[in-house]
Amino acid sequence: MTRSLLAIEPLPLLFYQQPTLELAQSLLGCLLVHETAEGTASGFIVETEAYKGPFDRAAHSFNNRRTKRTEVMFGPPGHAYTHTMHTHCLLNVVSSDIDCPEGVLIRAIEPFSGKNLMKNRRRGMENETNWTNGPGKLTKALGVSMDLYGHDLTSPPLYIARGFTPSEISAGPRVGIDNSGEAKDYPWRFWVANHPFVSKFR
DNA sequence: AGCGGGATAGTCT
DNA sequence: GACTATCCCGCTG
Repeated sequence: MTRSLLAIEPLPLLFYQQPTLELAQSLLGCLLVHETAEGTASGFIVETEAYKGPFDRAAHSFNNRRTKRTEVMFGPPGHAYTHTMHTHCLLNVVSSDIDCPEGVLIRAIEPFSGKNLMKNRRRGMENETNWTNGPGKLTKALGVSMDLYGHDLTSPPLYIARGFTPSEISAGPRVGIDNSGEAKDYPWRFWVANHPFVSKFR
């Protein structure tokens, strides 16, 4: 059985042990899976943003600011950094080494399995692209919340598996970080070129 | 295009 | 304990 593409299983720690900007691109096309009592829902990652804490004014961990919230980013890579933004929960993947607080924000996914569940969680919204084309939307659709803070992404119930290989990757400035000095112009947002589920510019 | 929701963490006094 | 900023969304006009 060599058709590993068909096996949905967590990527190993090794996958997360690459520089943050490379990981942000490697994550594109991967399958994000969340298993809950209600059922399993998953989707392909199509948009990410890199946050390089020590040098990145836009990051919560800028200048190595270490608090209860940012603590998980100082640990090993491959863990979930969840935080709340107004009414929404946002999901980041911790990257880089221990004591190097960097991460990748998952900004959009393309629904793959458990679509009925996602639709219900999104209040029955009809337009499928509106279920997951934004960082706060996809966490709602997958049922991801703050209780997954610090979860190890190489194991259920929340994990990332191999998906498809994007034919082309686009890069550009990040979203929603206007007050971040020169950091707002860094092209650290990555997405699958011409993909309909990429989030909208605001 | 604007604005208000309603949740948390961080920073003050 | 209060005030304020935040890696946002959906509704109104």
